[in-house]
Amino acid sequence: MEKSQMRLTYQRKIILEELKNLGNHPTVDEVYLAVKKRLPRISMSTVYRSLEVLSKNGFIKKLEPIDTQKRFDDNVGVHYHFYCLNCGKIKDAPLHESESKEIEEAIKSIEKVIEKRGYKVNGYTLEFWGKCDHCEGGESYGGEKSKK
Amino acid sequence: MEKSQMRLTYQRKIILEELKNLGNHPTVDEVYLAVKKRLPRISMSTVYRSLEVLSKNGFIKKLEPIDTQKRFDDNVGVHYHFYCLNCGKIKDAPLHESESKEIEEAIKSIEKVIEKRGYKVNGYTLEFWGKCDHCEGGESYGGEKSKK
DNA sequence: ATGTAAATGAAAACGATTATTGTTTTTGAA
DNA sequence: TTCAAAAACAATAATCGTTTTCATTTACAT
Repeated sequence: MEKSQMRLTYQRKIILEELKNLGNHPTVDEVYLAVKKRLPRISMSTVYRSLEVLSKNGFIKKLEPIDTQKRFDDNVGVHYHFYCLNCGKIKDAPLHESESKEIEEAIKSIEKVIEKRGYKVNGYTLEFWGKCDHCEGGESYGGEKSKK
Repeated sequence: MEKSQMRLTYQRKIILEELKNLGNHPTVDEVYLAVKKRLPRISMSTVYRSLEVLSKNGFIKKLEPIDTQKRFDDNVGVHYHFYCLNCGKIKDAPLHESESKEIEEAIKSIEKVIEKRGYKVNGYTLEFWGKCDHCEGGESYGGEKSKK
């Protein structure tokens, strides 16, 4: 959160412009291709670094999956997940079935609204993140996977 | 959804057992390491394939990020996202601010419950998926990115 | 027992991202 | 102004998780 000395270079201006032109949350690759038309010599790494820096400085917002790895669950019932930033584990959010159902109802009604506006909703993901009971309770125990 | 001719082979039985032993949504790698102790010659691809097949046949559940790529957004306000399985675009869910706020309230109160149970909640992700207005309205227009 | 489809293991290929290298700008103090 | 230090650049190689390929083995219905 320090006062930044980020330079809004020519490349970054173009990247910012093209990001806005593209709209709808483009991938890095999509931005790269758009920018490349105006700056044929730009490199992919510059685009990555610039988007990173621009988001760190509040110009844009980064959307990244909490966790990119595939995981598997032997629990087939409906439940929500909690991602612990400290130990990297994914636990089931500590909710009773009635509470989970409550959320589901609320979200289902929102889905109806979305469908009224021309979309077809097939499902949703809701996950929480923070520190799990184990890590929040005792002292941190050096989780192997926390990258952020 | 056809009647499956999946074979519950020796390897798959072990994989299933170890998945249950591990609990808490292990990554493929974690399963691999556990299984390897009992089947030293097993290969990573077998683990990947088996977990895939087991989930397709309802024995377990796969947790995979809707989209693994990083994306960037010039909209910094609070809003939810909609992932279109057809064209691969991520759009803003078509909700008014009041509606979004409504959800946020509901989820905030759930967060409180989770915190009451020893967790620290720093945030959450809620995203919807299905077909966007454009793809649901007209006929499909051969989206480049739909992989699932 | 035999034939066929499915599953396996090893290795290579893959796509997205990050790190490294050497070079070019830019900045701002002397 | 000029010049060293910092920042950004382009190109490339390296990494990570995952998928594919392919030759071999296994399961199982006939």
